[in-house]
Amino acid sequence: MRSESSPGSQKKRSFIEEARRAQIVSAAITTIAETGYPGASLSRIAQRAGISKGVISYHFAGKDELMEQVVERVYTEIAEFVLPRVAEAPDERAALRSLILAVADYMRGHRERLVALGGIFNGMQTPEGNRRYGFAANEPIYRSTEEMLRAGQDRGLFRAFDVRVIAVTLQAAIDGMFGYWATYPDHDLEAHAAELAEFIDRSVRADPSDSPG
Amino acid sequence: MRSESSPGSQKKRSFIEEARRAQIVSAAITTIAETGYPGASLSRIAQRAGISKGVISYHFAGKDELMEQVVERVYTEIAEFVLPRVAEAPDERAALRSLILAVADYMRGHRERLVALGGIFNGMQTPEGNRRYGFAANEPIYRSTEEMLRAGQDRGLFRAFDVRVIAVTLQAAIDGMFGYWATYPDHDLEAHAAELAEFIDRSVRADPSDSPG
Amino acid sequence: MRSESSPGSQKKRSFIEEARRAQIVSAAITTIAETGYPGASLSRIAQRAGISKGVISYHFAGKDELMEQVVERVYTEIAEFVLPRVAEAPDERAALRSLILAVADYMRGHRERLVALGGIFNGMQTPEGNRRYGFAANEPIYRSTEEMLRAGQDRGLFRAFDVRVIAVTLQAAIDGMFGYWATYPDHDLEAHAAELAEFIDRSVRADPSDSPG
Amino acid sequence: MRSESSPGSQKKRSFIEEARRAQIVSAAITTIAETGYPGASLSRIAQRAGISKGVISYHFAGKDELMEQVVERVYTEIAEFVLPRVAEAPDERAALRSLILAVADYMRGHRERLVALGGIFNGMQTPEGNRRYGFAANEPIYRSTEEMLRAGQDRGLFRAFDVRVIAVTLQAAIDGMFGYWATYPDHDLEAHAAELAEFIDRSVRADPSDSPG
DNA sequence: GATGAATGAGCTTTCATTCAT
DNA sequence: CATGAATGAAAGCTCATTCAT
Repeated sequence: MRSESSPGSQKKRSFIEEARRAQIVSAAITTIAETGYPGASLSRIAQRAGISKGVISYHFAGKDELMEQVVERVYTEIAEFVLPRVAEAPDERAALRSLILAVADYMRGHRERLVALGGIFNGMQTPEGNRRYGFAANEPIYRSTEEMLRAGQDRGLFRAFDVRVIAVTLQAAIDGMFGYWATYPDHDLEAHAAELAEFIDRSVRADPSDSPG
Repeated sequence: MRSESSPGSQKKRSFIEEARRAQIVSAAITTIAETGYPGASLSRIAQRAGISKGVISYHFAGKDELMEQVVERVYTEIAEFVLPRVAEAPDERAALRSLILAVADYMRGHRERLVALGGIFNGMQTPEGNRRYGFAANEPIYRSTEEMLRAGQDRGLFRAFDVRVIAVTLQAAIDGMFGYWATYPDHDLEAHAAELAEFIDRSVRADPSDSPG
Repeated sequence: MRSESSPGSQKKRSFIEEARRAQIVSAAITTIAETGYPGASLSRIAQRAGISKGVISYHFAGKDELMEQVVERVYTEIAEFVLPRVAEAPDERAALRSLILAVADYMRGHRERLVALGGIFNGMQTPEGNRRYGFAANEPIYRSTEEMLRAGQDRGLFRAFDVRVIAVTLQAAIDGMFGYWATYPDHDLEAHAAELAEFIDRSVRADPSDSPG
Repeated sequence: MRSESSPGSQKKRSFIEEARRAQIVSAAITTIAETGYPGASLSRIAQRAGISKGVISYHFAGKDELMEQVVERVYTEIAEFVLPRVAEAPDERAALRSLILAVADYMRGHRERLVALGGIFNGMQTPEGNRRYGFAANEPIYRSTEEMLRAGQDRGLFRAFDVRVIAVTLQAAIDGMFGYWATYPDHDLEAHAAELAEFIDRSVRADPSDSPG
């Protein structure tokens, strides 16, 4: 009924309705983090939220829309956390470092919702069986990283390389860092991030001889 | 009846049985690659194999054993393809390059089964809701990579770094390369691999000034 | 969702829910009585109740809980029918007679549910293959019978004997009476009960010479 | 193929075939005793016998015929054990005692096959859902008991009573004795039998005043 | 005679969704 | 707005039976 969502034109929602949606999204995050995506039935999510199953169906067009809201919420949060820190960096090399460290910083404080995000990415499927969020969903991130990389290249800070390949690699390395830490909570995430930042810096920076001059 | 098999002591199987098992494993791979892990029900796998559902239950203890067989088969294949090439390399730097290029090479010829492998890794769960194959399952790979990295460090080819972090990063980068290519089949996998190899080499090699002497 | 119910703390159920549960329990009784326990699949029970299979799963945690509810309901009913009559008896000898006659009386009016009860007792198994309701389930009945027997012995109405053996025998004789009548509905249950009462009385009563005095 | 058994006219079987049948019947007994009738699938029976499932189908028309063979074998055995002892008794009162004691004696040495017998009686169903072996299957036993009881009445040893009721009760009491002991193996079966014999004797014997004379 | 392989029906259970109240 | 109730499809698995070898 609700949320047939001609995209973009989201009918304005009452305050109370937004609150309910937020509550349900939170419950979904916790549930997915605990039981995995396949285990996160509407039943269990409703149970955790302390509401009835029907409420979810009332506020969301279906399970899929709920999951999309989870993704949107977490993505927005990450961006709000990370982007300002990156923006403060004096140049692209520093920005790259900041990006990695900031993301790791975010991870430490929000493990649960990132676990949930990963669960959705891995588990959610289109009716035809393809992943709903696959690598294609990273496109905006790739684009934004590429922009930064190209800017660094233009300023002579980075060597020549295929920006898409590096963007993909960077994102994979960050995801890997998170996944490893999520599996081994005692792993030193901060040290990992520092090591990774150094690793990335070395791999993209311009050769000394290339120094502008 | 079948497969109560105290692990390790797998009763020798007749030729015809092995053939059936192989056929079913193949059908499972195709089905998972096409419909994703959650969509790969025994029904659909049997349908693709042109047999009845019961046959699978007859030859495998359950869905889980079937999936484990898929994993084992693909892993074995990868190892048989990649390891010899790596072994030929004259030193660790070359070995690292070879590893990346060989894996990419394997990917090109076996996309489907790698997609299936990824599907199982992401989708398969333990009864408690944890991933059956999570990052922990990469441990043997990490170990083997670390060994190579340490050897290179000892010989002065690589700089000092945390071998575990780099092993995790390398594996993530390779997985990312595959995932991206699996999503965009027209992506130039060979070029990607070459770029990645250069990327990795730069990030781990010893600084020129560190040269032994 | 339903019935995770820490036992004893059964969340109060709405009137409508209790009605449904009762309806399903009734359908289960009829189905078991007709087709036997093994034949009483959820499918058939649902069909008889005129509802869908899922409804049963919705209202009961599983087939086992449903069966346990059937047992509980019939047991309660029997107790409510029989105990008051026994309580009216002037002494233990009379009580023993009353017990037998009252049970037979109950049987005549509730053959179906007793057949169902028997079906569950015989057919229901624990996961390990033991009977869910075996002779051990008769323990409360044995206890209560023993109490009566001992009281009669203390008052000199009954001779000396092993109360447990007689309790077991009495219960078996009653079950046998029911089973025979269930098989041959034209069998004169009332006469059988009278005969059995006489039989039991003779076997337990004190010898004339033992008479107190 | 085999055993379409125009009843009575059992085609003569080779020695080797009889041996196989006996072996399978034994395996069936053990399996039923261990796992209960519902758990005794042909698969498990074959496994215990160390043969393939097909063998059973080859030698028996189906699961039902196998079970019938089990029943027949055990019944025959019991009769061969009990009847001679009863025949030795000087009169009907003694015979009744002997019957109970002899049966208990048999039980002690053959618990497993009696458990299996009970499992079949309880679990086996006709296609329509009725018990294959119900109380009706006791008919020959009832008849034979009645005969003895009537003879005793004629000779003035027993009082007047409905012989069918007593026969049913006696059989039920014996079955109950077995069932209780099967559940509680430490129960003193011999004492139980003695107590039961006394119990029965008291309930059927003629009153002292009725003594012939 | 005996076997392993295969079948297909049936089982219980889970789940996203719909709907009357 | 919210709920509990109900649905029906699909899942994994077990089993008695059949059949070619």
